Amino acid sequence: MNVILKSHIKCNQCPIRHRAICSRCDEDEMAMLESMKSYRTYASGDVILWRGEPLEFVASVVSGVATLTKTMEDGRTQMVGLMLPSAFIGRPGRKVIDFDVTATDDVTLCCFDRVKFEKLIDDTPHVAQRLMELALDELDAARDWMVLLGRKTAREKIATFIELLSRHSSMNNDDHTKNIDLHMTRDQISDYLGLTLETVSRQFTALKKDGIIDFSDRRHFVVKDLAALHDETGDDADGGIVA
Amino acid sequence: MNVILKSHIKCNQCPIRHRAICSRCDEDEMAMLESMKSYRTYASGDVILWRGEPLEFVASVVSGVATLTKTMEDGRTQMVGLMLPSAFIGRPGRKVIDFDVTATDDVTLCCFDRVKFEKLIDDTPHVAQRLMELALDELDAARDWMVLLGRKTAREKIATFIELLSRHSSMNNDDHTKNIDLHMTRDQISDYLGLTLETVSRQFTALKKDGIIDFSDRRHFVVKDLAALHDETGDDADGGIVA
DNA sequence: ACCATGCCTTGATGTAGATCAACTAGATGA
DNA sequence: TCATCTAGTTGATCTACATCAAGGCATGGT
Repeated sequence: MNVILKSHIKCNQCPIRHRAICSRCDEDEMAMLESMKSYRTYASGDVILWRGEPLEFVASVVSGVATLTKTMEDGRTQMVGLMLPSAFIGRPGRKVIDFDVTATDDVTLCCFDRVKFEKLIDDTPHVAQRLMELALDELDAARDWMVLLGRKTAREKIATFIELLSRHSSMNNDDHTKNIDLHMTRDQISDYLGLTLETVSRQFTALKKDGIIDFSDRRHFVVKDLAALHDETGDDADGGIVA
Repeated sequence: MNVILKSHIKCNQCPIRHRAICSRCDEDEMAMLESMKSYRTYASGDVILWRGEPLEFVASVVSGVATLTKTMEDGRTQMVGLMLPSAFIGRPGRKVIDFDVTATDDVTLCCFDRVKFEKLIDDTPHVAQRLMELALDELDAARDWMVLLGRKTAREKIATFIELLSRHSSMNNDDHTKNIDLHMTRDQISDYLGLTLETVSRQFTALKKDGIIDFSDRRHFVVKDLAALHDETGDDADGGIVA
């Protein structure tokens, strides 16, 4: 269910104004972006972009969650990125991507024509700089995820994932005790963490039994003991994953 | 054994001239870089940069192999990057790095003062563009590695690693049948692949028994059947890892 | 009200790779 | 020449997680 809309939301009311590709832009640059942008929305489960397909547009995630997934020839899959609001999809000079992009939620994207956007970059150093920052942030996140995939136990993986959602959730809303949306099925989570869905389910149950989290329903949980959760991640006090 | 040398090699004779950070530069830009650069050399095993240490310089790998390694608080380690010749260490705007950089070989770096280099980037779009490309290449490599770490079997991991070395080796020298240098100990390889050193050893032995590779000594091997090797990687015919 | 259907949980069993341990082959050096 | 050390191999055993299998519980359509 892919819907394309001309821009309604004004940039200065945009929820990702200060974190997205446009965060460093001045008034003139914002006007330029505003005139170029359009919104697309996708329903949960829609494929936003197929691997290998030529890219028509690049986009920022405004709301919802999208995933980047790689598939091996025999069907094994591994998620290689989680695109939360303000993440940027598409890169200068890359006409195709090597993974599928899927909406796990209802997703709204702020889109720019790829070719026009690439021209814009050359004249807009603030955008080019921010694009570099976002790419480096993704590289950092990918490297932290390599540690998770290569060395962490199932319990540590789940704890890390929950902490990640918890941290991102409190970025928008300071209340740590509120219900957090999982956004994904057990199957999708297992793809992200390099596990099976059964193991994900068992580890959720275990963390609940240990009083670290609590589920209000299958898709929403509360962190009851943030410190204990962190102890289970295997990360040290300060460093570790920054998403 | 860290030695700093003023530049001897002329850029136009440099082995990584056409792949490194300078690959898009014109004559004037090259002259600028030439005047700024200096070489540093490290012996096998030396730590080039410690995690968290402020970066004095950024650098291209000219020869040898360096690794990026993350360590968990209880000592588990995971390699998150393999820096082959032409790879770039350090990023604009990042004063520290979150992993150790180690020489696995004797390594020569072409270094630039970090602060001066960051100023240079603003006036030298060819360098900024190339830096972006290299960062995106690393991101692609990191994502392929996530699939390897999360979903591949031990045999597939080893086959992928050997194919990676083989491909990189033939980039410089077309002869597929020549001896390829492993550059690393079994222990370091296990760190890269998310395995133990025993498993690495067993898989090497198994691939040798199956006639796919052959060892001339413990650190040098020949690929006897490139197609069979590829079949063992789990990657499809065209796509897969590009390093 | 009923039956699909999709998502999740829980249990029983299997296995790839980790762990523990012993041994071999070069390399270094007195 | 013999002792020591490091890197690698190989074997025996263990275990975390995968795999296989059986229900449970919502939601939606007819």
